[in-house]
Amino acid sequence: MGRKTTIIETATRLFAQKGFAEASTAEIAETAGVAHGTLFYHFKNKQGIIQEIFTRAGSVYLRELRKSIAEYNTGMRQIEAALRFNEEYSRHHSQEILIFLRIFPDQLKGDAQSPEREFIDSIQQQVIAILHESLSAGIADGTIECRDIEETACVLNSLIFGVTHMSLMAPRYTPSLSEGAIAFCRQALQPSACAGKK
Amino acid sequence: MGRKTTIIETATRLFAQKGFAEASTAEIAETAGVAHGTLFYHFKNKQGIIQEIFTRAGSVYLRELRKSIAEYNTGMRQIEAALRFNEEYSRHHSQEILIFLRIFPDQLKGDAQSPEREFIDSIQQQVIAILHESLSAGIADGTIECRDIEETACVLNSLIFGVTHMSLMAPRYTPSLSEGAIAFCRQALQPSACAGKK
Amino acid sequence: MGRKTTIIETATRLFAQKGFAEASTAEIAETAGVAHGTLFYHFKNKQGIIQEIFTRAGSVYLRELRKSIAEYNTGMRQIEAALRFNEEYSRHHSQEILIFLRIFPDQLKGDAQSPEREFIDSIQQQVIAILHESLSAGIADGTIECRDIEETACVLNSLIFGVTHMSLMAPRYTPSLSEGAIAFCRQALQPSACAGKK
Amino acid sequence: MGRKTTIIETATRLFAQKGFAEASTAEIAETAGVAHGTLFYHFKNKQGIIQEIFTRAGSVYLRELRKSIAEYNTGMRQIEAALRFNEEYSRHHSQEILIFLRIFPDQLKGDAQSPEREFIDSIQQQVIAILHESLSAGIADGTIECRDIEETACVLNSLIFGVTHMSLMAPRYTPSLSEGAIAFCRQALQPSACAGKK
DNA sequence: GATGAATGAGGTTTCATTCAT
DNA sequence: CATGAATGAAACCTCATTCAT
Repeated sequence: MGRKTTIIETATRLFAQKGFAEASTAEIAETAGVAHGTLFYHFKNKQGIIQEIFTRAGSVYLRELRKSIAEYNTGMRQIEAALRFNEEYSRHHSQEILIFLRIFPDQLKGDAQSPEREFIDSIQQQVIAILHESLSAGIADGTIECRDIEETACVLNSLIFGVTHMSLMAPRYTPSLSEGAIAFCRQALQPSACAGKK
Repeated sequence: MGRKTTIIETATRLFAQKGFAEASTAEIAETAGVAHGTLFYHFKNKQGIIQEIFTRAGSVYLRELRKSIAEYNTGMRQIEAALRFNEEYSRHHSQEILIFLRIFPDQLKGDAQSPEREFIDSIQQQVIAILHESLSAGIADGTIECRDIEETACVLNSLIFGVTHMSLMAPRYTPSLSEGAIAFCRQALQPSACAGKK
Repeated sequence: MGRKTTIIETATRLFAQKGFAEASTAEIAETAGVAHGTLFYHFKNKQGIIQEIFTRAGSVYLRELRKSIAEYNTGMRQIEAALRFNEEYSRHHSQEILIFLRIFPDQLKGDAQSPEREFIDSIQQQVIAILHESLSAGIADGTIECRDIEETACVLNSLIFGVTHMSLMAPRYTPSLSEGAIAFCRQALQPSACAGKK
Repeated sequence: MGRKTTIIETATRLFAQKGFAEASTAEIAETAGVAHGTLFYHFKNKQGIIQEIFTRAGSVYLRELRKSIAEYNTGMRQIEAALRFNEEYSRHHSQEILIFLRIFPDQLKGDAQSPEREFIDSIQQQVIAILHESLSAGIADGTIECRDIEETACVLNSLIFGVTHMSLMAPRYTPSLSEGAIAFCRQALQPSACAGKK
């Protein structure tokens, strides 16, 4: 495994544990077992490390989310899959997710139109788009009913974000939310029962 | 207005805008119009400032949330009120909320049992307890139906957190979620329509 | 007891425990139970406190040393008394002595002709003078024999200083030295045994 | 000569002149001709500098003391050599000795079992052990007579400390004590004259 | 490709001292 | 007499970054 990859993995771990400002480049280098200067040979600066982590993690997440949803063929099942995938993913890739949850906010300084911000926004947009698609599919195949697709996609996205945040940041009092959240969403999205019974 | 209050207000603004690590004590002092040393006369250290902000903001938020809910008499309306209150509150107290969203994560270093962590956890617990109460009331008065009250309260708490986060941190592409979220929850919580129709 | 005395006693204790630079005026005030500003009402500045401690302690020490020696009527017994007094005194007034041992050195910045330095030197001179007097008396009364009175007085003074320092600063491995030192000195000072026997 | 050595030498000079607290890291760096930050690259912190000075100076002192004593073959001459060595050494290495005399006390905060304290104690112990050995040798070869070897070694150690302190800290009124101290000790330690004469 | 010594700007904090009350 | 809020200079230390090797 190349030095660059080692650095990225070490940095991911440290950033997730301690936060961006609190993990110094010297510590990253030492933990990764490379010289301090080596960091700056492979990356322009400290920002560059986190940017690469963001970029890699973001694209992996999106790819796997899409793959995971693609296995199901009704809209409702896809939405459920998205929620389940998210719990699974945040369990197995907790460090990448923690980085998003922890460092994310600090990257969004003021309202500046930074490239980081655009990248992050773009990921959110894609997640919302994926949910939108599944909702549309669900409406088409009769497994879902909802007022406004776009709005519902945003709400779902927020719910996913909130649930992930809670289970990673405050797991002590917050038991696994996934099944609860899935039940909640199924209830909210399923077509009116009476209509179906008639 | 005392110097201490001035410092707290200035620090709140700066922390919300730039984050904890990025707002220097020198800048806070200068912006507040006091000498640098004055900060450390009134607060033990930089942490002490954010702690006081947390404590004050947390208790105000909880008090107003309770008051806002108390105006309604069915469980469902209370839940709706909680969601609406949250949107309203995060619009008018965006700085305090931003501090919670931004600095929060960085306060939770590792799994250490820090007083900050306990304070933050305690707020979450109280919010969940409030929601729990309204859900119980709703089940009693027939306006709500749900699988597991505790679980649902946690899901609702996560949803509130997610929606608030999205609307403050990424407002550009995320239109006001409140009404969408309310509709979503109402759908998820309302008693099965058929039963009612029969 | 007046506030000024309280301050002096508290400062003595703290300076002895922690050193001059390490005991802050704020801590002295708090421990003494007075307001921070009160210190600077009674003393010109921090230096002023230690100066007053020095002055008081120095004159008390000299007075008691003289009194203690005066009880004996041969030179040798006076020297022994001086050594015994010193051990006794450093046990009962360890804080004042510690201040001399600890803060002393730091007061003697470079070779500047500071008033502190002159005061300290003057105490040393007086101790040496007292020893000188006893040695002379001892030679006159035949209990002491020595090469050079002035020189011997200086050696004795150094020995007293060294013994006191060791027993206060490194008591762990240095058992009570007084009796050993007295025997040592008696041996060094007593007239040649043969001469006496003849 | 490496930068680290330069820093140590500069710091030794400044600490000896002004004391530990009074010599600022900025001043040390400037005087040494290196950047302020360089200090903290080579040493953990300010304490770290003085610790290294202590360690180096302590081991040099002990080595040379041993070498200096080894040249003589009777116990009495070894003791004399120790006293002479000390005067010589404190004249040529006055800065290191001044550091011990000045900073020493401040390192011994309270009764804490700090590593500095242990190091300092260990040096004292070794000096006492060396004196002990010479006293034993002297008793064996008939050049020395004394009540209690251990006790006498401690007294001698205290005397050496006191004499060194006086001649370095208050040289103005205290002429070279070495010969006086040697005569004093010879007198105290030599075997009873009569026994010899008989 | 990789290193690590060196940097210096900037951060937090301490603290003796002042002064209006 | 006494206070304590306020000060600001100066301290120690951190750390991202550079650069000669």
